[in-house]
Amino acid sequence: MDYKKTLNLPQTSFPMKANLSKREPEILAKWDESRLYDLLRKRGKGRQTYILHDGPPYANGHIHLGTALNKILKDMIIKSRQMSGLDAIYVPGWDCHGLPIEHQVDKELGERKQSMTQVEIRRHCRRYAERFIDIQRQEFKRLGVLGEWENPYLTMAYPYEASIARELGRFFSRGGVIRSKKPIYWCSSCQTALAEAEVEYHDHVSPSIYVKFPLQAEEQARYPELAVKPASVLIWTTTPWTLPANLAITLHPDFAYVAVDVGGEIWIVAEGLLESCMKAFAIQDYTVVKTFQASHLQGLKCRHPFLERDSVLILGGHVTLEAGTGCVHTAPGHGREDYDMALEYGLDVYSPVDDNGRFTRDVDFFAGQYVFDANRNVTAKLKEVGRLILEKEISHSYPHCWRCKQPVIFRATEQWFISMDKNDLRKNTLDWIERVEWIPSWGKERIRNMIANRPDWCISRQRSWGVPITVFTCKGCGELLATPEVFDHVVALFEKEGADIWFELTAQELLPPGAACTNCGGSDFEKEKDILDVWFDSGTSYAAVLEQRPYLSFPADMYLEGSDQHRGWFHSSLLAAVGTRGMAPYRSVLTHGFVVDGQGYKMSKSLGNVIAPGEIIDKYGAEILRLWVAAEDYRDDIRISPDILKRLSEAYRRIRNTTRFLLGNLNDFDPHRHAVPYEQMEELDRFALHQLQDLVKKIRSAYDRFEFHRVYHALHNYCVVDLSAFYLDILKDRLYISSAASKVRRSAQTVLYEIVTALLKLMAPVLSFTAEEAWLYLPGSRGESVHLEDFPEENPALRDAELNDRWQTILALRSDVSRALEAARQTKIIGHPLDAKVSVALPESVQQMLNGSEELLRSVFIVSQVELRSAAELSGGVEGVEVVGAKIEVSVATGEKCERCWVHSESVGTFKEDATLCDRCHNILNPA
RNA sequence: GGGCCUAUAGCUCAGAUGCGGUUAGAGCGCACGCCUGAUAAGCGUGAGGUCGGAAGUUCAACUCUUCCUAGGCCCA
Repeated sequence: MDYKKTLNLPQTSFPMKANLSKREPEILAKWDESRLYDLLRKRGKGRQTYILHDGPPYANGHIHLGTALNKILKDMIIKSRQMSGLDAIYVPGWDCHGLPIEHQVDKELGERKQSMTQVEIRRHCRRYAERFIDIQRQEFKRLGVLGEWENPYLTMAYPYEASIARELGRFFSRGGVIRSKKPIYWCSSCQTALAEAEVEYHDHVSPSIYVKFPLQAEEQARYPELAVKPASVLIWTTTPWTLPANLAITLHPDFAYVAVDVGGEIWIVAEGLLESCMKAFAIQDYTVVKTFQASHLQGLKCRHPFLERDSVLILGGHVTLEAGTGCVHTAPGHGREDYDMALEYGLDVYSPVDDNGRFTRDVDFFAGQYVFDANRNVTAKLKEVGRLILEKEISHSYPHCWRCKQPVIFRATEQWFISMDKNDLRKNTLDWIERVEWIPSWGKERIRNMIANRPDWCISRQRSWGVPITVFTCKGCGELLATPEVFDHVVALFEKEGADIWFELTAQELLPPGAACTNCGGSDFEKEKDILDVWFDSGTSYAAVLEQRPYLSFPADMYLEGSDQHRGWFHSSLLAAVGTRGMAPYRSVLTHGFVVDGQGYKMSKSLGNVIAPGEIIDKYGAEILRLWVAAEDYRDDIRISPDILKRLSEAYRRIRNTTRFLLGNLNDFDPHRHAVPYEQMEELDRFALHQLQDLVKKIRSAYDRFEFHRVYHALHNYCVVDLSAFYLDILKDRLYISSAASKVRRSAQTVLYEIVTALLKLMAPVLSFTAEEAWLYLPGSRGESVHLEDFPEENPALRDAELNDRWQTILALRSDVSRALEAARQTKIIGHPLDAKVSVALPESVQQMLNGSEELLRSVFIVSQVELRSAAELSGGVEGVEVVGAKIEVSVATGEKCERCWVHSESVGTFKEDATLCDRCHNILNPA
């Protein structure tokens, strides 16, 4: 007879092979169809809300692993918060304006752009953004991220654009916006401002000149060593045309500077560059007459080499010893660092160059000259006045316009700034930083340093694709018109027509009727041409989204982005909210690191180590990507490699298979009819429930603290160690052999049902697809989606400390026994553990605890016979390691192997009708 | 160059309430073996770490300090 047919073997149609890349889309379709996100909102109704406000990705290009990571993290937080009893709302968003899109559109339009109006260009930009929003939306949804995808927020939506202008109005009305000059890249042939990204570097031949700035006589007199001869500070520059705008010379605060007597005069250079300079000048005879610390020179005044003006010595860390003299010519209107120095020292941002790249009228000698032509004239002038030491040419990398390929210049123009000091913005922001929870905590330090040191926020951009700075200037007197009434009027227009209206209508048409200049009463106005920095767009999302949608609220519970956003969205949002609302827009900020390759290097095309999310989804499924996000500790950089993915997919299989085994053994189980009450369960089953409480506690606390890698490890470890290698392995005997409806089997099934239900709920935020798939195979009644469930609660009634103690001992003994069995296997005494009889001698304390539990131990060790003996009765045996003092001897089990349960027993052969069965199996098959 | 951060077995992570104390742990992977009634599954045993490197503080440091190296983000 084939006794296998009399066993209760696991049975389930839940497939072992996940086939994720095929199955996931089906699950997604089901979620779409059932409108799962709406159901979640319905479920959350009346609960406390949890608002994770989405930082908008830029609507350009496909998603990459970084954006995937970010969205999956958000999804795991939202799902776990929802399942923890909150109403976790998620409104995704997109950042739509800005240069990169305009740049792409520029490329697509090519020459056609020249003949197009700003409004037409903007239309193209809008269409471009829409296209990628659709693409990215699909890609994000494919990851299993649930949210309000049909109604996301877009920074280019009309109401959003209106909101941006409204927020800007708030800054203006409080006097927080100021106008001042700042140098930008300028292409004089295109007559346009260029952004960093629009500048290309090519080799360019420039003059290279060394120039003397004579020290003022009275300053020189302070140093007797210098007083004897004319003394000069030497500078080196490759842009002679910027010399008319020179206002200072920058020295490095830590460098030593020397005064050298070169015969007729004394020159001052950095000590570290003295030799190379003298070599360049071909001067062999020179003597150092004095060495200065840079700080001693600070504040000294030089004469401009050819203008009636001073040039002051200042200190700046950007000075290097790579080339030149260590004394850096500083023209605040023509260089980034020069400008920073001007801010620090209160120098004028002087930039006497017009849109065509020509010197303005107030430049002596060179007025009207094109700056690149002026180079040689400036040099000639220097030679004429005897200030030129050396003139050469140099080929170096120099910024060029990406469009016309001409060299560009740095030129200061009028820009709008949000002042860090008006209304105590800096101070208030620093105060609010203290009141936000930063996860990890070092985020606070990072953003605090940035806010403490940042200059005023330049919100002007000379571009097309964005929201205009909606202010006017009186043509009559130049007075600014930026009153709340004017803003309100424009905001109302934006609500209806979008920001495009600004470019379609004239200033007069954009103004409320009767608008007049507050200064001269004039009514003729010019509208501002600059558009807003896109960081202002996204930075005010709390106003456009949290405050506008009735089901959301300000401030958000959390903002969650990569660590680069300390300078980006966290930063701009904080400044904007503190500046207009007097408080931070978020209660907590969570940051994650960046995706790097297996060696910790960043992903780059040149290194060839880039992995696209799509590749992983196709090969393994989005679920593995999600598991990856969970498994890695995101506070640090996040590594990914083929090896890591392979390892994760193996771990996934293990979790899936364990789930499958659980379901398979619940095949004939109906929780409502068959569940066994706790008090009537086998003690092993009660112990398993105790262990389950540990798991619930561990995982829930990990979710609470956003430590998903702990969730992953706990989940995996539980499946492998507690279930597969222990509980389930032991249970097989009881589940398979006992009669189907027996209490001992139902006891086990009751617990298996508890376990698998809890397991699926606990894994749902991470393994969203698999949990959902398996959920449908659960016996009994259940909700329509695992995501609509709440996490299991840790139940103290299912804990039993005493039982736990006892089983910790049994576990320890079991470990010693398997070591003994392994030894016996090596020496070919046994093969399968059921071939064995285990004789155990226990130390006194344990002996008492386990006395009479032979049958229990037999099942736990999965052997055929167990006998407890005194040490003296054992001839040989293995010493216990886990249970010190224990001794374990393995021998061949007595009796024959039962054909049905495979346990060796002396009762086999004693039954006529079941000659190959043991008494247990005989009784099961022949119930009384 | 500056700010912030990271560096524990091949991989992913633990190393008690942020201020040190017995032979540094887990899972995976690997090796070897068992099983063939979770089977493109399951079980067991075992080998793997001078805790990035070097100084220092201390009776005592993976845990504190400094420097260095490598890597990441931001800025210059």
